[in-house]
Parts: sequence; C-alpha cells; structure tokens
Amino acid sequence: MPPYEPSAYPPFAVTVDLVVLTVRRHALSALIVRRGEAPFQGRWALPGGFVREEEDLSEAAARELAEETGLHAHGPVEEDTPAHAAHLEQLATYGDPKRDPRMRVVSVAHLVLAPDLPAPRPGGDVGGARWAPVETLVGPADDDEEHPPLAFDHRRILADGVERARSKIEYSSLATAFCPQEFTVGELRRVYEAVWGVALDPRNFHRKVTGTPGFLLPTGGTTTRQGGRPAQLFQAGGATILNPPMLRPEV
Amino acid sequence: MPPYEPSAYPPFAVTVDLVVLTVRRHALSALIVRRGEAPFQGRWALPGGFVREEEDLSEAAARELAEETGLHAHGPVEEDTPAHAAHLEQLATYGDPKRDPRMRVVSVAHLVLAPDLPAPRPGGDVGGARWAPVETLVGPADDDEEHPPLAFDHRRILADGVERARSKIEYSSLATAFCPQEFTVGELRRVYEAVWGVALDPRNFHRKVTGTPGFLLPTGGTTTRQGGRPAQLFQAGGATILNPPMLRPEV
DNA sequence: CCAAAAGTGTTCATTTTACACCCATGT
DNA sequence: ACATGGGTGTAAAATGAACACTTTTGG
Repeated sequence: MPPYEPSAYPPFAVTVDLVVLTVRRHALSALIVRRGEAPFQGRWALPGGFVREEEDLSEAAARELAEETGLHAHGPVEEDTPAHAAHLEQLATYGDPKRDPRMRVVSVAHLVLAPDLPAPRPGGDVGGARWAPVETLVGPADDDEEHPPLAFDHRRILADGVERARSKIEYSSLATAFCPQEFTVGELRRVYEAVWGVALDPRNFHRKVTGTPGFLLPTGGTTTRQGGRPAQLFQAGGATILNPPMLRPEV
Repeated sequence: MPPYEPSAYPPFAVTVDLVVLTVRRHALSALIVRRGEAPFQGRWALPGGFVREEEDLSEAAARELAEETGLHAHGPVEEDTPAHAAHLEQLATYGDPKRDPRMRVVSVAHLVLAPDLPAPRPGGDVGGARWAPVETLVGPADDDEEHPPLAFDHRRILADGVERARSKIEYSSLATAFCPQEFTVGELRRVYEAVWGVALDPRNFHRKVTGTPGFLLPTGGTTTRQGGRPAQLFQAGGATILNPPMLRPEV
C-alpha cells in the first residue's frame, strides 16, 4: 500500500453495539431497542451507535449506554467505580463487508452486565426499549412479537455475549455484577441458575461461595426479603478471578 | 446509502495486527517485524496492515499472515483445515484516538498460534522479521537490540495476546496448535511449561492428557527424537474444550 | 402450628498430588 | 553399563456431590 494519503486506505464507519444483560424473574434477559431509522426500521436491535472522532471505544460504549438506557458503567479500565455502575467489557468486533447494507461498518461489540432494573428509560433516537429473555432472541426466529428477529447480525452478537457471560461467571466474580450492591447468597445462586439454566444445590453453593477467598464480603446486615430465615448480606469482595472456580454442572 | 452521507459519521482506518506466538527453545516467542515506513520507521512492531474494502476481518488477518510470514492459518470459522495451518482467532480491538499519530486507526488484533517454524520468511513491505521471546518484549523496555520497544501500543496488544494464550490452553486443546501435526506427550508438556513458565510433573501430565477424552488421538507411530525410550505419537483429537481442564499450578 | 429459605455436618466418590518404580532406546 | 526420557502403580490429601438435619423468620 502506497504511503499515507487518506485516500490510500478504505474508509470505514466504526460503531459500538451493546449486549446488555440482566437477570429478571429468573431469566437471563437482554436489552433491545426499536430502530427509528432505516435500515431495519421498526425492527428490534441491540443498542449502539457511531464512535465519535475523539472518543475511545470503551468511552463510546459507555456513552451509548447512558444515552439509550440511563445506565452508568465502569469497566476494568477506569479507576473510578461509582457506587452502582454496571460492568462493561469489550466483547468482539464484527466486520463482515455485508453486515450493513448501507456501507462498510465495523462494529465493536461490548458486554454490559447490570442488576435488575426498573423499566429501561429509552432516550436518543430509539423508538422504544425493553428487556427480552435471551432464549426468545437467540432461539428459532418465529417472527412474532415475543420472538422478534434482531436487525443486522445482532442475533449472532447477542449469542456471543451470552456465551461469554455464561463461561465467565465460572472463573470470575462477574456474577455479582447482576446483583444489587448488597445481596444474599441465595440471590447470587439464583443468578447462576438463571444464567446457566440449571438448578444448583443451595447448601453446597453456600459453602462454596463463602469459602472462595475474596469473592464475598459480609456487610453485617441481614434481610428477609426472600422469605424464610434471615440471610446475611454480602457485597462483592475484591477478587476478580475465582480460585477455585465455580463449576458448571455437566449438560 | 441514500439517507447517509459519508460525512455524517467520522471516517476511520481499520487495520489488523497479529500476535503470532510459537514455542522455540523452551521459550514462548512472538513474531516481530521491522517497520519500513514512518511512523516508528525502523522500530520493531507486530505484523499487520490495512483491511481491504471487500474483506472480512479474519480474511484480512489471514492475508497479512501469509504476506508477511508465509504461514497459512485457519480459524474456528472456516471449515477447511489445510493439513498444517496455524490457529487464528480474534483477540481484541484497540481504538485509542491517539494510538496512531497519523490519523484515527482502529486495529482489530488477532492471535495466531503456530508450531516452531524455520526462520520466518518476511515479505511485503517489512524490512525484516524475527522471533523474540515474549519476556524480552513485554518486560521493562531496556531499549537495546534484545529488548526492543515495540511501535504503537503493540506491547500492550502482545501482553493481552500472551495472557489469552496462557489462560486458554487451560481449558481448551489449543496447546496442540504449538505442536507439529504429530507430537509426543513430552513435547506437549514442554509447550505447557514454556507458555506457563512452570515445571510440570511428567508422569501426572501424561496420565492427565491421555485420560482427557478427545484431547489426543494416537497415530500408532513412535519416535525417539527426544532421546530415551520411544514415545507414542499423537495428533490433536477432535475436542476443543477440555473436560477436565488442565490446571495451571499456583503462582 | 406450618412453610420457606438459610445455613451446618457428615459421608462417600472422585480427583489431584507426590513419588517409587519399571521400560526401551542411544551411546 | 548407564543416561535419558517414556510410561505405570499406588497411597495420601484435597475436592466435589449428595443429602440429613438444624435454625430463624413470616403467616
């Protein structure tokens, strides 16, 4: 390739797309927005948008997240951790030349894990936003209102994000990102059960998570919000890598 | 692209950068090339280049790999697996607005794992290519010929690639990508030892890898190329995910 | 009282680790 | 003969899985 006139290399548009996951009513759910513009106007899609001229990729992802949902995020990169921010990390980049019918668009997908939230507050240029259980989005496309086919290659991106979340909660403390700041062992267990889609033994789970150094930090309080005997409250301990890991039961 | 004038979004250049790893003389080593052009002219860097107009990201990575090293690659995506291809997967994307002094460049880094090779055959517009042990590249930059500081943010990219390889050989069969098509259990063990930088018990290692279903497939042959008693030859079995995983000893 | 969820103890099976020992080749 | 790496046996220790049982609340 000849030196470096801007015309010497192909121009691309670069976007960020967001796989925003939460656990709602025992189901792993993703945030989807209704597109207000062509292409795929009126179709559901992952939130996202163009990266700006002077913006890093993770900044763009955090900005789009705030614009379209009102959520604040922190990733492994930033040092400040506002009390109740969601987890943000880069997922993968999608650059099929035909993935956007308009032009060549490379999309850097990000994964956001958030606690269960009040209804999403859509903003910007999206026509609506809602949580949908991931099985209704990555399963067979029935094309009704409960199984809307996603725009672009967003179904694939979502599937990759879900797979990442499923495997990452095994060996990291990321499952706590789905919990409120203070949570019980039972609530954390229901996160694992929802994300993996399996039932876990409450007794062995309790021993395991409380015995993994750095995973959980007791806050001293208790709650009975789940009914039954009062449960101790915990917050996420400092550890990011779990040793030993949580083992996902065989399929 | 009617509704979308190109001026409505910022134009980016998109490149692929390659973290090409191999195990040479018991050391995990990376492929670096000497830059023939500004910026960072004469400095060592990761191989890479611009993505073309009609090319997917993994195609661009495979093309650059072939152009600059003569290696052929196959990823999890492509179905054809030419007899002796290197493993290729996407690593991460780097888009700091200041990472390239010329203009806004987003680089999609890829990770390539290859068996030990004859001296790399540089091609294209690079001034030279060599293997360097990764410690000499990601450690403190002494700025001599043995510890050359890499161009751009390539030291960070390399570090991320090395970390990915180190963790991924734990739970996947990827370590076999560092071996020739036929290899012995001892050769595979030396791969783990080099990548992790630890010593492993040869006897327990042997039992473990031969007992993990789908990891190794005996070819029937034997070799004495390592000296001592003849060793059975294996090739990679079909499995990609190891169950149980190889456990990296504690630090 | 009962139901529900939290949490503890105990037992058995499996896996990991450490290391003694034998095997088959080259020199 | 002996050095070198390949490979098996075995027993102790650590871990994981199953499940009986107790605790503390709300209704």
